[in-house]
Amino acid sequence: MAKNLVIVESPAKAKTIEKILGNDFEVKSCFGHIRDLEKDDMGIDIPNNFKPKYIVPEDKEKVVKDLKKLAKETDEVWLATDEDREGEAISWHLCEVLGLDPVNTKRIVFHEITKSAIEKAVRQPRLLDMNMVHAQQARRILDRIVGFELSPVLWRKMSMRNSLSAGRVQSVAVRLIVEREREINAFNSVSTFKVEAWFTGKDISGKNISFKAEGPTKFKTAEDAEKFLQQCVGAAYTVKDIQVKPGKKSPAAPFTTSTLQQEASRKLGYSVSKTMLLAQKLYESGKITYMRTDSVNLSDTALANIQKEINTSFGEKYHQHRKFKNKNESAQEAHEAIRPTYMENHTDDDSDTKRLYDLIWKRTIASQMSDAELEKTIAKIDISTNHEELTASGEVLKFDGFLKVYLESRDEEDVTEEEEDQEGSLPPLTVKQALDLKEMKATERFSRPAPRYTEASLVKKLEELGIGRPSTYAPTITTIQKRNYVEKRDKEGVKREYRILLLKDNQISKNTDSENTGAEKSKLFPTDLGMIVTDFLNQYFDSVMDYGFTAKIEEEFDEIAGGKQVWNKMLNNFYQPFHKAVQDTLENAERVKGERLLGEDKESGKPIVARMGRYGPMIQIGKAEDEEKPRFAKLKATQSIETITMEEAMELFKLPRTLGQFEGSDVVVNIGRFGPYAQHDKQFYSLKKEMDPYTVELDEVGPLIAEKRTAKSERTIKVFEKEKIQILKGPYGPYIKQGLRNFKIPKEKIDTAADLTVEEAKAIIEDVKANPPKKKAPAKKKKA
DNA sequence: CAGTGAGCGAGCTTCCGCTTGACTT
Repeated sequence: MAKNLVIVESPAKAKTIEKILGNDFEVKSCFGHIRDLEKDDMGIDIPNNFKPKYIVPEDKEKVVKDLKKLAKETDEVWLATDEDREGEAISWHLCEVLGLDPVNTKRIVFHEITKSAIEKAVRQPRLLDMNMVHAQQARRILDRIVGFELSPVLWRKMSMRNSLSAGRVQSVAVRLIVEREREINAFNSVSTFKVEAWFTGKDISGKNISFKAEGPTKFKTAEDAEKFLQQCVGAAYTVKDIQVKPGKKSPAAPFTTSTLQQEASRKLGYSVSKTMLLAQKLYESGKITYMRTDSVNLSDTALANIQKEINTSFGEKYHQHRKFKNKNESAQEAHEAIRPTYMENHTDDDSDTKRLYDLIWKRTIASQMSDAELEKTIAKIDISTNHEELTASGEVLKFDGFLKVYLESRDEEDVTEEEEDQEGSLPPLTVKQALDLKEMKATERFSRPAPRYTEASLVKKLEELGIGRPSTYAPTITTIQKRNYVEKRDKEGVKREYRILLLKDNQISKNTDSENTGAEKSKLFPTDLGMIVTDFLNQYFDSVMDYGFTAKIEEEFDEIAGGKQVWNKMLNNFYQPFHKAVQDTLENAERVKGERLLGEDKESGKPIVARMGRYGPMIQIGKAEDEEKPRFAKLKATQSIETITMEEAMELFKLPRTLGQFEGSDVVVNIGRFGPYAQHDKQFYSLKKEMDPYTVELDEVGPLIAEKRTAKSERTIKVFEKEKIQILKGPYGPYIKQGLRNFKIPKEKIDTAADLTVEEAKAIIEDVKANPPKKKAPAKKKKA
């Protein structure tokens, strides 16, 4: 038995560190937090100065038991959890649970897993920082109070009230999406006219050249643009001036969790959860450093390896030592940046993780490479018939530097229109050179609203606001979608006409062309529920919904950590007004329906409203108290209470439609709980995505019925008619179905499932019934 | 599996931040 027990948070880390420390040390992991607030009664004794009631969650019991045993057997326990607020608290909980005295237990920290860093840490142990622990405790309790007092308010006050939730992080994330959506809906696009001219000529050596130049300004109206083109009729064009300016580009910092999620989204199209899943795999197989980090720091060992790699692969002039600083004040920097563990592994052989690994390798190596050097050329072109001038610009790469391996992509909203017209190189020109105008065009361009958030751009925004942590970005994005506040989907663009004025051969002609606009892919849209909940929370709990709330309380947590404020006093200052708002809201707020009056029914004169019903957004014609029952129709998935028009609403009442007869019985189309479907002979058939229930025709439904029939026969391996037992092929392999129940076939019989006899199948069913498979343990309710 | 829409109210839900597997009809 080793003399020393070192406890870290991550098991992968434990393995690595054990190798470094040698035989006297046994390194174990506690798998993150080992205690949490009890759920009953919020787990907080509020009148008793917010005294927390901690328990060991069921899934951590084994970990705690094992650590207790080891702690007893060893001479000395070293607490080596991460050096941040949460890590300090985990160490304190370990003391509490393992019966260690915080005043003489050794606490060590390191920010990188290297031999020198770990050996240095062991030489300089410190003690637990109780102020830091109290800061974490205040954070934990505040989040519990906000979540567990606000959520029940929603259950009482929303017309749709199944498993709604609110919290310091998630509710603000939804707010961002809701406000962006409204910004887009309220956006009024204005158009301007942009002038471009294409020239031809000859360079000094007599070679033919051609290039593009841009007009003096964007014209506000077609008339202004035409006037300008008119002035250019018959003009001569000469190069008036050429300016050459050097420029440079620098590489981006190495990856943090949030920047990795953003780049993987932009370059590879991964969702944030997919990125984290793949990164976790790479981490567990020892290929990259820890993937949940807010640090851009690289260890000295890593820097040396990167330099070596650059020198051998690209040459010394490509290397430039850089130290990146974190822009984010809320960063706690308990780890390194995300980088390959071994730079000499240029790629990964696993096809699943390869693309992400390549991205991390390139980003890491580029971060220590030289600037790219550019030469920007701007040529002014004189127009003989007026005082305006045209501008041609070009960019030439003189030295590629880091661009040899990697260039960071940008978000849609950060790219300006000028950058969109990508600059190529300009042919060599000379001052006073005469040019021939091939054609000049004034094209109508429309201003665009801010784009909707992607998962990754939302993470970026949250990080900027200091809301959430690397370990919670992905789960938060999942939560707000699971709660149906937000949905990720595509939006089809609409066709829009734009005008073009063309000057060619001294003639001006007018034309229109069309473009697709407003198309979006994998963007976050708020649902009606998300909007209604956000409006409600904004109205009654504006302080928690404020974008600066987290930043403000983080300052206070820092004061607690610095010993300048007492944790339970801070909590009390927050709690008094907050709790009062909760009570006022419960007493006074009306139940929220999100109702919007669309107009009157032409035939009956009854009011038509869009509102939230118990089962989702809908249109209602007439009132509940009318003699005649109101008519109802559910909104389509892409429609919203806020934007639906009267016309679109009336369209919804056209279902159900009877299309005609097939094999002697009616085919009826409707939209149900699981989307559009056709009903025929008591069977249901889901309509294909591209089939619109409002316009679909009979001859399109026939193939659907046939398809389902063959799919069913293909899925069937064997049928025992009399016993009502079927052997079917499912997504997880063959299984047995009797009546409505499914039964798992034991592993050893999976391969020969087709040969099962009715007796064998029966035996399996009896077996499963006798030993039902363990279900996911539902949260155990404790009885006093 | 393809309904519903009023009101009352059992009995349920819920937070954020640390960490990984177990397991799927």
